[in-house]
Amino acid sequence: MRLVVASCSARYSGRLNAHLPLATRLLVVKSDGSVLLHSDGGSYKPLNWMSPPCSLAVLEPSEEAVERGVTQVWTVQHQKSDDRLEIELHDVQHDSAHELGVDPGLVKDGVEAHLQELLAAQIILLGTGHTLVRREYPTAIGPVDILAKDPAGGTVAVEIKRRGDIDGVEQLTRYLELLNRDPHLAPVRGVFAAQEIKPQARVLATDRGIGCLVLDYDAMRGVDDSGSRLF
Amino acid sequence: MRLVVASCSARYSGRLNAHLPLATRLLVVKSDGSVLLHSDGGSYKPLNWMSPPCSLAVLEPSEEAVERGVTQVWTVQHQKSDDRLEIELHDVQHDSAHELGVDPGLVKDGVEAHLQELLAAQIILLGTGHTLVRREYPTAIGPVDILAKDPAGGTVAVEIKRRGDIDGVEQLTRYLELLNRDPHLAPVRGVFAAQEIKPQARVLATDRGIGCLVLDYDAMRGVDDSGSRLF
DNA sequence: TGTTCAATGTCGCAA
DNA sequence: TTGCGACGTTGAACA
Repeated sequence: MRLVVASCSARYSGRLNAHLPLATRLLVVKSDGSVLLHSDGGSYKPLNWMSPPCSLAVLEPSEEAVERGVTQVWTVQHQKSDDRLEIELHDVQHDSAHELGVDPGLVKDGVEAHLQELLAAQIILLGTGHTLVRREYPTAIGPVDILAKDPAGGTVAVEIKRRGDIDGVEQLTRYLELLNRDPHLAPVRGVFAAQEIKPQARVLATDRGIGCLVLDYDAMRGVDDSGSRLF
Repeated sequence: MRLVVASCSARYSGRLNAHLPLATRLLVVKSDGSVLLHSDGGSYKPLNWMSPPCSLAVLEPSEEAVERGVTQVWTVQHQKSDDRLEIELHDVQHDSAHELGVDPGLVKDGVEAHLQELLAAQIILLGTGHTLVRREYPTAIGPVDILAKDPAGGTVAVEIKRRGDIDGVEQLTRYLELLNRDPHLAPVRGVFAAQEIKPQARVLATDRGIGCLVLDYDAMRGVDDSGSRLF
């Protein structure tokens, strides 16, 4: 991610034509090439932007532009349409680059978080004699939703989804691979729990020795007798 | 405007509850107190944000939080609702402040004013022999966008919209009613001009004897020969 | 100031 | 891929 603070003007052409007069603004270049042009106010919507997939080219300004005080010309071209954003930079106050890495993304609390909470409270649903180790068990690649012990002392890793898709099985598989490297835990068995499990996901899970557990949200909520729930 | 790049986790509560796992992100604090929390990808929408009016408080982390590696706690509270954003900062890679000043704001081409200007200059678009009387012709209920004369000496009142909706036809109808009471002008014919005329609006206009004129903005701008246009 | 409606909407899910 | 609906929608025009 590159951050630039500079006085600039901009032109956008695409679904509409628009221009920005010269002023000092923040330019954000994300690692996917997308560009945001923010003023120091307003809401989260940039004054101008270009969504990925797009490519940024930094050009030398023309002689005429140099006379107007332009020091850099940015051309951001969308790859699938003729949307185009042209930015003329004048004085650059700040220019820095940063390595951010991938982002796990926003988690909206609600059903999935609630399912996890309910299953932790009713861990018996995994089978008689199961006990909870902890929720959100941390690993290097992210937290495992639930870690439990089966009656034989084996470890069980549970991945919870509202809709059980192949992606969820892949995610659980990665966790299992990692957890099974830990001699204190191995062997770790996997359980894929969801309100609804897609046939393809079930096939993949079964093929990998991962158990499938369909969660009945209403029934689980009915068992949960905590009348003091806020939500 | 303050720019911070840091590993952080966040929690939002308001219209919904959501949380962001720990990862490195960009935090933007605008001069109006609003906060954006961006990842290095995705579109222009932040992962989390707080819109103005709101206030940011930077607190010392609790002992428990310090043990988890938290170095700063940001609490952003909306002033008119109970929307709240809490951010726990861990490692801070970058922290800088910048003075940006006010922004003149985005100018969208193709607005009604520009269409009016162009149509006034190309009044021939109403039909051969038409001449401009004046723009913004004043009446008791507001100015008529364009008043013109047709070749037969009759008066033509033009209402211009970017998107021609029923409201625009109603507006023009009121003008026509008023203008037709003036013996110096009557009979006054109406023309509804827009970049795009909604079917319902066209039906209503036609039913009332009002002409419809679809304006081709690009073509009109192309005819306009002021080559000194910057944008 | 509140209400309605477009948006370079964006985003997520289902067919 | 395409279509549909919701959004912490945001933003502007109009009453």
